[in-house]
Amino acid sequence: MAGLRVEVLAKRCGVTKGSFYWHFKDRQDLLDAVLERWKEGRIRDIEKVTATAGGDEQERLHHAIEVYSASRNRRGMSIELAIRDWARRDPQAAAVVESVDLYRLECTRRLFVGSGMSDADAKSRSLLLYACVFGLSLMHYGHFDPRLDDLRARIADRIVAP
Amino acid sequence: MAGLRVEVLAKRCGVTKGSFYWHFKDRQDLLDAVLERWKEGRIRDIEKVTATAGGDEQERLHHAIEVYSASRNRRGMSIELAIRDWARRDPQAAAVVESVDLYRLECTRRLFVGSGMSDADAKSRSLLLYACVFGLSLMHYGHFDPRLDDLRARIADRIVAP
DNA sequence: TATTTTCCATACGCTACCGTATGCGTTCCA
DNA sequence: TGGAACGCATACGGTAGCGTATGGAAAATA
Repeated sequence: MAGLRVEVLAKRCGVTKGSFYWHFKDRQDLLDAVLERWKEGRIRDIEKVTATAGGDEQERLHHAIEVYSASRNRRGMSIELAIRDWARRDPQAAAVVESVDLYRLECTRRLFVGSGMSDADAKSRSLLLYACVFGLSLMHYGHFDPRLDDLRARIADRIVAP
Repeated sequence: MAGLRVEVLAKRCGVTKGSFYWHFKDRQDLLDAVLERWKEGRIRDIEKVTATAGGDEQERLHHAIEVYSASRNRRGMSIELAIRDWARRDPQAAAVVESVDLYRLECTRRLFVGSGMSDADAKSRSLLLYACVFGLSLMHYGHFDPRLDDLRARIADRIVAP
């Protein structure tokens, strides 16, 4: 979050630093709030996506991949990557990322178990799912194959298909 | 690469800014050099890892995953992630990352084809391989399962096994 | 040996920030 | 209705960092 500057933010909000420092103790106070809000939002999201209602487990897993796909959720993924980069240097951010990761991993693990897989298989696939989603959003493979949708569909199948 | 500061770098090298600006036109000139050197190194590396000599294709694919694993190559992966984060904002860095990605994807695609897979399957698995490797290095899953090696072995199998 | 080139240090101006001090209008309220 | 408390603006000092100007020693060269 090195790029989040108090004065720039204030200007974009149409206020001055004086106002900012009324609402936040200092810059770190804002960063703490950003982290906390991100964590709550991500946990709400993954609960909604993997909720027990609507469709069988396989469908919900495909839906989860779809939702996290960079193409459908460009803004969210951009924030996700910025926070994970932040976590590479900030232990506090790293702790939040870890808690979000564990929560998500557990949610999809249950879906894999629910679709009939062993616990070990479910765990490895759950981890593979998120690693792949985040990894893809980190890569630049637009020119690797003209049929990107087919490519992504094959990958999704490899992750979730029995 | 926002964290790479000229004055800090000079101090660490035991020289002054005057010396730095003798060797580099400006900060951007250094960043260009970093990018170019990284690209060359990555292409050399992937050629070495996937070289046609030594072991069959499956072994070489497992070896590639092993080499890129964050646990064995912490420093290299740290640089990789820093550059990919850089590429999120800098088109020039993005272009270099894309060329490296395409080169790597092609190298492992050939290994998958060599181990008897269809071209479409090889392409999707090649992409899955790197996405997974980079994605894993982005996550914090140390407390998800005590048997991490088993977890990683299952994931590697899911990527490369026929 | 005289001069040019190489390589680096010192010193400076400039900008972008952070955080604080202080003032000022508005709203709440006793 | 007079004064707290609120919500924000203005102004300031301080640091980090970029790039330039300039000097100077050592080495290469004429």
